[in-house]
Amino acid sequence: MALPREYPGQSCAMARALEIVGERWTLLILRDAFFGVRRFSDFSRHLGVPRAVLTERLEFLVAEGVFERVRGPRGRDEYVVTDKGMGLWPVLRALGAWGDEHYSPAGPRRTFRHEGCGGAVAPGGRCAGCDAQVPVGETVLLPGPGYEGPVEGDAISAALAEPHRLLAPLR
Amino acid sequence: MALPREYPGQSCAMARALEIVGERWTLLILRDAFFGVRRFSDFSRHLGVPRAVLTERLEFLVAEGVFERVRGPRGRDEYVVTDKGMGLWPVLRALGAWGDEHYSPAGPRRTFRHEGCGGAVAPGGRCAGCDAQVPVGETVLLPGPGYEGPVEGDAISAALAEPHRLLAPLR
DNA sequence: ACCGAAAGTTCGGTGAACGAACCATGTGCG
DNA sequence: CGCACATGGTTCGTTCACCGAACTTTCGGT
Repeated sequence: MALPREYPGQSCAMARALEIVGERWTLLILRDAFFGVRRFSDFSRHLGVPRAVLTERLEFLVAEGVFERVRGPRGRDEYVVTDKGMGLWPVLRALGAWGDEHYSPAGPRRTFRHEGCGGAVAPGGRCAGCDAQVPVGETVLLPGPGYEGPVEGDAISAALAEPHRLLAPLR
Repeated sequence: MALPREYPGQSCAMARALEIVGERWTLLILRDAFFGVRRFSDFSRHLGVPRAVLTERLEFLVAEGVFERVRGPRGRDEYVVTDKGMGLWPVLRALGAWGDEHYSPAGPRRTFRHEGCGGAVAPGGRCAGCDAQVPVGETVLLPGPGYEGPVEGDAISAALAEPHRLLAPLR
């Protein structure tokens, strides 16, 4: 994904959305944020994205209101997903569902369940147990049958493998 | 590191999916295909994507089984969406829903209805009328309240404004 | 005051995207 | 047939975003 982030002449909501989140790395940064990553260095280490690119993407997403930059514990900046940003969760879920279906022969690497109710979250976002549309904040992430273990020496990768609620900060 | 379309070290279905459809232009090409565009020159004219890039993207998507290249009427090549490609429709619908919600103050530019039943298709993909999960092929596309008219002198743009079933070839 | 980690910034090199021009094949028409 | 035109590309020089490594700055802890 590359150049001017614009798609000139496309008066279309999908094109508009892609101008915001369609650049290389952006959706993976957002995925990590949903999974609980909040700090610059954690994004950097876990994704391997060049720091200059990460800086640019985070600033742009803050300017667009997808992230909010807040002062975390011990004076460290954190980037947290806003309500507007949470609206992108269905996009990532749909992408993941398609990727799992066609590129995960051993089954999904991660699964999502409805907190409390415990039902699996279907690709459409409904809970198989209580049939409700599951909000992002009530979604629990846990390893699926196709999970292959954390990346060697990557603390973030290990932390992500622990079952936890989406958006809950990693510890 | 190999091709820049890759996200090395990400053992994640979303990253895998983005390696296929995450490059610039790819999702817009796919959007046009869902809307009924099939020919090289139509993609080229409507999107304004450089022809060399379009060639590369179409070939890659054919190799990945997202598109199939078939011989159309009058000996013309056509690129049609495969079953595997149809699995990406929820991604585009989710992107469009987010874009409309945050960047279309006058309301959605396009709306989707369930053919036959006539109910509106909700962001999750269910029909508001009959509550069924609406398959791509039963979705009818029509202009919404925020539609601003076709692009001047663009026949494709005009054809897309006519209500029609997704995947049905234009004309 | 010192040390180290976090969070960027700077910078040269590389490769993808751009757009305009060019080419090859196929069809319609006199 | 011969010619025009459309389709579906390819080629090519330029530009610009991405990359990775090195460097700088800001902060908190001791």
